[in-house]
Amino acid sequence: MGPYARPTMADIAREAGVSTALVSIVMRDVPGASDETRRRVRQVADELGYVPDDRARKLRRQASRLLGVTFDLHQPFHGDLVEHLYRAAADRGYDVTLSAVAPSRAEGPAIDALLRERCDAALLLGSQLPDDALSAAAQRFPLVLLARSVDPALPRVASVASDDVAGIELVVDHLADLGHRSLAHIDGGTAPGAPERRAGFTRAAERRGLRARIVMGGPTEQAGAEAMRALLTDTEERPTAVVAFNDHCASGVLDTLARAGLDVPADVSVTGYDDSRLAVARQTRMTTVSQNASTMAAEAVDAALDLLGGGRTARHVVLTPTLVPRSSTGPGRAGQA
Amino acid sequence: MGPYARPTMADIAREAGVSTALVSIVMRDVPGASDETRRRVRQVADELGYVPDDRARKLRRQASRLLGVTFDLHQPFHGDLVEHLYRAAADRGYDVTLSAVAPSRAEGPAIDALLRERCDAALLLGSQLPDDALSAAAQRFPLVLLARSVDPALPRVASVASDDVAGIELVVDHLADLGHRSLAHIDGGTAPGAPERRAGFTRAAERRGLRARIVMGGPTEQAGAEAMRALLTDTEERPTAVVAFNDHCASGVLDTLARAGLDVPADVSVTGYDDSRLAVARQTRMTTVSQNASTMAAEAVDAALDLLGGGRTARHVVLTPTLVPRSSTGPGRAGQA
DNA sequence: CTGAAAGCGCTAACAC
DNA sequence: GTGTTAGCGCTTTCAG
Repeated sequence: MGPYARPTMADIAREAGVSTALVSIVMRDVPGASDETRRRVRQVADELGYVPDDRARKLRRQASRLLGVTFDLHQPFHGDLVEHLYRAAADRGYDVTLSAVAPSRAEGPAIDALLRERCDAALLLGSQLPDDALSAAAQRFPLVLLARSVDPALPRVASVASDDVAGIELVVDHLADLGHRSLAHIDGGTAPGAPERRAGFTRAAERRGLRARIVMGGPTEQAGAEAMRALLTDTEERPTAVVAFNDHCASGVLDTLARAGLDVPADVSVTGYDDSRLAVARQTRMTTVSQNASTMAAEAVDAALDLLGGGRTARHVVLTPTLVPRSSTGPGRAGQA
Repeated sequence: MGPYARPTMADIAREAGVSTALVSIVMRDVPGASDETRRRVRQVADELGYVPDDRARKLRRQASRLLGVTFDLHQPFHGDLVEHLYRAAADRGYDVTLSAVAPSRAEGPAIDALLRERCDAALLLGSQLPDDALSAAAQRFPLVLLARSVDPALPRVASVASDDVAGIELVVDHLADLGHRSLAHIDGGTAPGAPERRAGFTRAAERRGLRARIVMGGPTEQAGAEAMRALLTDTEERPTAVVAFNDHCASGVLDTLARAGLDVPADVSVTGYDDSRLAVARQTRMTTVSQNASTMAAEAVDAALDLLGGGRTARHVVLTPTLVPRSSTGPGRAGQA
């Protein structure tokens, strides 16, 4: 035996005096072996340090029971989703294989890797692929898009997304309830979800009869900081609350306000979006919107299994996000009334 | 044929009128087929949409040519490393399989998954495993530890780390060169690397004849912010430069300084560590230390191949980090002399 | 409850 | 240059 002992089922079978089929039955915990046999096989396996070979299992099994997941290595929210996907898949008897997307590794190659591994289905987190590329991929295996909406007409493509319009409305209502009458939204520019959030902001502000303006921003600290700076030097009325596109953007806003000597939330209330680690990392813990990664993950796995089970119509789940009130919002000094 | 056409080599072979062995030769791009045959096989494969089955390949191949990588989903620097590991492995003809570590997924299970996939070797990013767990794992396959030093006596365990002492010395020298005479280090508490950075700080400050103190901190924004606050309310002389444990910590420091109405770097210079995205995300782009992810990745893959090739003595590479000067450091208002 | 045998899709010897 | 053959380690009928 070499330096790395890697016993196979045949080794266990020989040692335990049974057939490999029986060992397989025991290892998979399926009916078909006596308790006594189970015990002996288990013991021999432990003694020999047996570890089942997933390559062979997946090859032999009709379905690989493997879910492929593409995710962005630098997107913290994807980290949350992946973590919950492991759980959700395991609960349903599936394995997960990861394929990362990064500046030097595009989505195409990431999906190809999943194809070569013969995943039963692919879950794409925040995919930026155009519709035609998606339907090409959907030709090879069922697709579930997370954190991205998609044309429901595409066959074999399901989706699980969060309702951005509703999320922003939650924020605006929260601020209105606190007494704020004049809001500004620093938008996400061309980022996914930005149009929905702009629309939700405008709609909710109108509904509540608030003075509202939208300034150009982006999904980064820098964009938020600059937009807030513009807002402060502006001659117009200064808003008492700022609705940032996401937590990163809000972080930049907080930065600028601190530099300007303004207090949050006494002078200005600020909100983020995503409930990322960033939201609680700073001194001022942010009021933000949570997309509920664990529910999204569970729904995504269910959608995949549905497609796998031959569900003719792909699911398109839209989850309602929830408000997470923290200390970056408040009634303000004068009650803002 | 079902909804998802997945032709095998046999299908290509039949269609192209050759043997599967030839198809294999063509697909692997190894010598042994005429140009004409190559062309025809390629064309048929494309027409049929053939995708090689990695499960079967890895099973059949003597060595799986697979490198397993465990990484922390929520550690941005790990994201950088993983990205470069894909490249480094591919350059040497290896595949990479990812196994994530997260609050709900411990290192043990993550390593077990790699074992079941029969990786040739495992690369562990920032592993927190104790020595005995490491040597247990090293019994199963060669290990390479990244961003973590380890007892060099452990057999079949290599490591690639960055020289934290040297990194902090770079920072102190930079500040001393700018004219600073009084420094403070906000340390990382119990975080990996913290003892080394403390030691490097003390040593370099002594060498340069600077007044230096160390205050307790941690690897988070919050810890940095609190430590900086303590430093400001302190009765002792206020340092003109603050050396934070890492970029997160420095971010909290910047936060507190902005709130206090102090300018960076005019009033206080601040440095981070890691050169993460955080370092350039804020308004004040941080002076920080880069651990050079791409070199670490390349060295790690080389160390793994070395171990695989039967290199009797495991490599323990210590890379020298580099200073990345940006705008959070400067000579200060009075030249600080 | 247990065992024998076939074969998942591919690679690697070996013949021709 | 090309085809034949024998497995990689496992799961899955099918008999007993």
